[in-house]
Amino acid sequence: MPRSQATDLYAVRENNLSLVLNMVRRAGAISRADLVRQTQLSATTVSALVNVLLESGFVVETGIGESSGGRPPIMLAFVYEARHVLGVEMGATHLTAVLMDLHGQIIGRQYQQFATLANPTGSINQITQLLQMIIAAAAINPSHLLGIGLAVPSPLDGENLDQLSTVIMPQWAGYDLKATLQPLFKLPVYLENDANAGVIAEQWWGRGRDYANLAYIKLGTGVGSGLIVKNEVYRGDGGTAGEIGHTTITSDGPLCRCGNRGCLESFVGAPALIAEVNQHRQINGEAAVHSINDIVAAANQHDPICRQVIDKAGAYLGIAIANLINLFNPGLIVLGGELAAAGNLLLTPVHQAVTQRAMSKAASEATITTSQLGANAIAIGAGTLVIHHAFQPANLGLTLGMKGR
Amino acid sequence: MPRSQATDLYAVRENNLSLVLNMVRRAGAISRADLVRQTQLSATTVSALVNVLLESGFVVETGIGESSGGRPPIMLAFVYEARHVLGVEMGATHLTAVLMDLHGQIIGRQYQQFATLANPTGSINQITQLLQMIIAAAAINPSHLLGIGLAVPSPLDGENLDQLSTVIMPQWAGYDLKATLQPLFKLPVYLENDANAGVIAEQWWGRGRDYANLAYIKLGTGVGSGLIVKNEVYRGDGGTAGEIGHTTITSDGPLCRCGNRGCLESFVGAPALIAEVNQHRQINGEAAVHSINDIVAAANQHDPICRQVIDKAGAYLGIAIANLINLFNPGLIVLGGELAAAGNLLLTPVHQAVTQRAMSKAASEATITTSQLGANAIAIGAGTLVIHHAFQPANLGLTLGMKGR
DNA sequence: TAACTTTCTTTGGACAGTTGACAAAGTAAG
DNA sequence: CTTACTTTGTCAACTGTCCAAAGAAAGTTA
Repeated sequence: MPRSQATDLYAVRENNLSLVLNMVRRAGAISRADLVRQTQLSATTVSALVNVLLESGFVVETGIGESSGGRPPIMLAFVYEARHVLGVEMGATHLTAVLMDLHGQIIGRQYQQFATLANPTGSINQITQLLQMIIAAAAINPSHLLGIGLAVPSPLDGENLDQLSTVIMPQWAGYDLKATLQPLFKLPVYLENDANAGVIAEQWWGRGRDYANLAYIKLGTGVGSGLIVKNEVYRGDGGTAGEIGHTTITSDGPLCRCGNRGCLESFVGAPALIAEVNQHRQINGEAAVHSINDIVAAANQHDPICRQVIDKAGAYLGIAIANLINLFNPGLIVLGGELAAAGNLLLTPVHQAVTQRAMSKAASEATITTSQLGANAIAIGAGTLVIHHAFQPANLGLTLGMKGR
Repeated sequence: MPRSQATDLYAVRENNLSLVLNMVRRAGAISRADLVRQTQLSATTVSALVNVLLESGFVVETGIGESSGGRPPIMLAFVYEARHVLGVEMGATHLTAVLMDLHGQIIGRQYQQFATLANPTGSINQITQLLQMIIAAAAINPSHLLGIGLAVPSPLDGENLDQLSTVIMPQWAGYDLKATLQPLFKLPVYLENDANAGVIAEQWWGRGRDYANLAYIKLGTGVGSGLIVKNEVYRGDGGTAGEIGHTTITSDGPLCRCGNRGCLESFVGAPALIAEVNQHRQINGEAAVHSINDIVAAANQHDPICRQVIDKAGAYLGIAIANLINLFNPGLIVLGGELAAAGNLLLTPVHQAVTQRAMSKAASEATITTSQLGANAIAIGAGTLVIHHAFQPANLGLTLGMKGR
């Protein structure tokens, strides 16, 4: 059932300009002739569009390339330092803010422990402070900041999916994070769920570059996932898609905080794993662990209890992933969050469960891996959100500093 | 990560023409002035595009509408009989072929019991025969046939997802259904998985008209689902998305034919339900049931065993649907297949399980219902596939019979 | 009857990408 | 070195898009 939008000539220009710009950005260095071949546009049009980009400063000519039997091409390069973006991960108990260039390189970073859930005003102030410190510390032109991306530990709600969920974060009812920060910095502010920020980071800078459909599973206190479908974040009708943490693994399992029984989160959420390890440790008279990091570290030191707990978690996780594969058939699944640091200790039982439980074709074609982006992954994803929006056709005029219509 | 396509001026025209045509089609009757308001195009452009459509015969002026305080509008109507399409449901044990107009109205129908899985050549011949009979019987202009849609009981495979899966239908290896029928009828042929055809039918002609994200669950011998994401069928990376039948409901349940344990299909697939009813009936010395239809009929006659079996199936189905809602957060879920005829006997336990198990916001926002399209739903969906393609911007020139560029 | 509103068409123009000719700058071969 | 060829990139003329403005058509309202 088609439901498209009207197109005019400005839209054509925007679309083709975006196409060329993103091709240069992805390639890093490329000639006009190659752009002609890859875009299917005429040489004239490519030349004209490239001239616009050269004037904007996002693209430069870097010299002469290698001849392929005729006149050698003039190489064009994307200027990844032409603009910068800010990304913030608002966790339940911490804030991470990063300043990035257009290549996802971190130029500045601030970290702060902070109990965000119960303190909206304080959180907003803290975020503001962290961002101001980063900007002050970095030697960049403030007018070259494209915007602020915010990853939050809540599904998005509201008419435009740009509000925090008052169900998950009741104390934030009445606070509008986006509308508050926007005037303070005079920059566009984009909100996104943390797992969605994770999947964006993976598709832009991680292993997801070549996948149109992928999932990111964030293993933390809660267990959530971000889905990219046909190269776009998929939020579902109400903004809560990807709630893999509360899918049923076994219909009569333990009671979950959501009221259901046998949820994935009640098996592999951080509290469950920590409690399980400590139960054994108490019996053995050993010191308790306090975080997933402790468990992973101990497992790496061959602690048998921790290894066993991780192994079991992987088996349960594998069931949920098998369901995800059957339903969603993604090309790639990336595991993130603290537990992902366990690497193969986690991946091995996951693979085993998936092979056993998912439809063989979909399972054998899906790659499952742990994230390589480290602790800043979510903040990086938040910043990437800004880049994504800035380079959308409709926003390109603003980003490049072109005069309005 | 943007990955769009180059746009030229023909594409602009195609897009806007498609926009206007589909708006007229959906509205049934509408004035140029209303098209201007809804499309955001200029009055000039709308007039020009409407003239093209009038010439093509897909749209006619039907008279004068009601004035809203000024000159009364000239009403435009879509001509749903301008073209026709053929749709075929190839089931495991039967073939249904329909001839439809552009309103989804069935003009002709043929049904034939046929064991398709083991007999590719025979199936193709049978399909050919049924279609030829329908065409011969109907008083339509053969040159006004837009194409043939085929729904098959298999995920799609191959480079372009236009082949049957050799895993599910091994005896069809080496047969190319699409390439065989295309030259016979000299018409475009489109292949689709049966559950996907079901979800297309629901979005076009059923309760899904106003939903961008919806799921259709086909309850038959197997259990599969079709997903529409952002108004397009979603097939996943390998063409197997929507395999809800083999999601794990309970990690240590009965063995399924797929080798896994506790699959939804092993609880609510037709063989399981029939066996369960008959087990009770044998004890009671009653006659055995042979189909889901038998069970539903008995349940409607207040047979306690059949009611109990349906009730239990609904509870299991509800668990899978809760998982689907948590992951995909669709606005609508339609239950189809023979078992859907049980109506509220099935829906009540499904709703109960979903309320208990899915995240409350997503669950309360999702509508779950049974299909109203009847036994021809899948064949109708197959035919609709042709309409969908014919009205895509890129194919509009051909459909309207316009001269090439 | 005159003024107003709404619908639809006509006219002229701005601007998109394209085609084809051509300039620029190399390679390949005698 | 010279000539022929290839590849890269630009320029001018052109086709075809949508749009804004003006106006014609056909009603309502007072």
